[in-house]
Amino acid sequence: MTDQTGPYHHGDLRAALLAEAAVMIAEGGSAGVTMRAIGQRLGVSRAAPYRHFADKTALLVAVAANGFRRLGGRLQAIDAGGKRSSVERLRRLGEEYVRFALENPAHYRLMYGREALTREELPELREAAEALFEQFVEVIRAHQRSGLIKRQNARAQAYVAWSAVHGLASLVIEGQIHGTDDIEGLIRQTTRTVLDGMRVRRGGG
Amino acid sequence: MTDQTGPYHHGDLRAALLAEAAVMIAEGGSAGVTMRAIGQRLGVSRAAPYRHFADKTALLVAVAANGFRRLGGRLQAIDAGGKRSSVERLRRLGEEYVRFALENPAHYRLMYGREALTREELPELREAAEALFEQFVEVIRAHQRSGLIKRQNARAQAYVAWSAVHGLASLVIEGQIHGTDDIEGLIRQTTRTVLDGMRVRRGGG
DNA sequence: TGTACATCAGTGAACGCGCGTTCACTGATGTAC
DNA sequence: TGTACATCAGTGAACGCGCGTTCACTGATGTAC
Repeated sequence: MTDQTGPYHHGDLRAALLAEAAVMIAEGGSAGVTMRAIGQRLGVSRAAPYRHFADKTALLVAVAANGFRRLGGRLQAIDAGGKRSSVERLRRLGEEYVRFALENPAHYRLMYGREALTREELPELREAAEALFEQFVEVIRAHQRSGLIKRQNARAQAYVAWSAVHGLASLVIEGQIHGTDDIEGLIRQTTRTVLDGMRVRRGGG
Repeated sequence: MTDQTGPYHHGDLRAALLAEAAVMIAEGGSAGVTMRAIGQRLGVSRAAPYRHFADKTALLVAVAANGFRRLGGRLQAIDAGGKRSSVERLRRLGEEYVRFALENPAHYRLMYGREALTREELPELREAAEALFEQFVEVIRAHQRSGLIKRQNARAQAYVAWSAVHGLASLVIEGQIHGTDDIEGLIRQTTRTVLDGMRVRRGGG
């Protein structure tokens, strides 16, 4: 009884490769992942990873997909209770999003940057990103139904909100924020400013 | 009478290298710039570029610095007339910032990303970025003096505004915005939302 | 004006390096009968 | 329960590639006298 996840010679090299790639990304960015090094770090030959991933892109895609899954799970957990106001949900969504990015900076860049993964269309990743964005849109729609913001193009409003949190995360990750160590305060101020901006009379489109 | 900018054997190889590097960046991103190719494209040997730049990093730093200079000039040109309201100046500043980024996507990523330029501290680039950010802060301060927004930490407010425009630019550049071709509308909606958000009662800190 | 010299931009070949990937193989495990 | 076979994870050596960079050089230009 052997399926592709059960332990075999190594134990579970596929899972170990994914975990080790994530570690290497955290250490040295996506560029720090090499097919040669990852095998050696796991006490396995250079060629062994090719038993589980067709090439380096396939490995990185799997790692990035894992990232989308983890982030998606975290954002969904916010709504677990289910009795929060829509503005509260939206605020927490944005803040949690930034926190995930700052806790996993290189992983986040792998997910949304074009550095390591450009060549093909990579529909798998595009769909994962799109699914995650839909969570944003859904919460925006709920917020519209609450009557606190204009009922206009929800996607556009979601893009505006996403821009703010993605931008903040990126600037911090790229080391562009100086002169303050109150990043948490900046996160809250950013989400609050955008939420306030969506609610006023000229709030959109 | 020969100074470092005057034509010599090639004419002005230094300037030609900077221009060609910018073209190559536009074509294939920072990774598309190789010291071997750039010389050959200019009809010059592979080693010739090393007469003008100590190494590849030095060349890319110079290219990025040029980018900061161009962007800074464009943003400063907005204030040329000098009789605009502070909110109008701020709005135009943000919109022009995004437009520059979208017109020069790979160049913009070289300036603010950590892909091509990580290793050293690169104080030259850090100072250029800082100087540009100060333009943001100054306009925010003027806006505060107009009494339309709270007089609080101008740097923090500038970071919030910058996050929004940087985030929008990044998302568009990385191909994350789907389902709309009205990017210009998105730019306006983003700047308006943030400006509105800064002005209301709970607008910050 | 003419000649010897200094300067330095550009040459051409080569270096060493790390990389992704391939390939014939070995050997452990699972399975059919 | 025992044996022959199939499967496939992992091995070890090697491939070809493009890269940044170096180095002794050539030759065009500028300068001193």
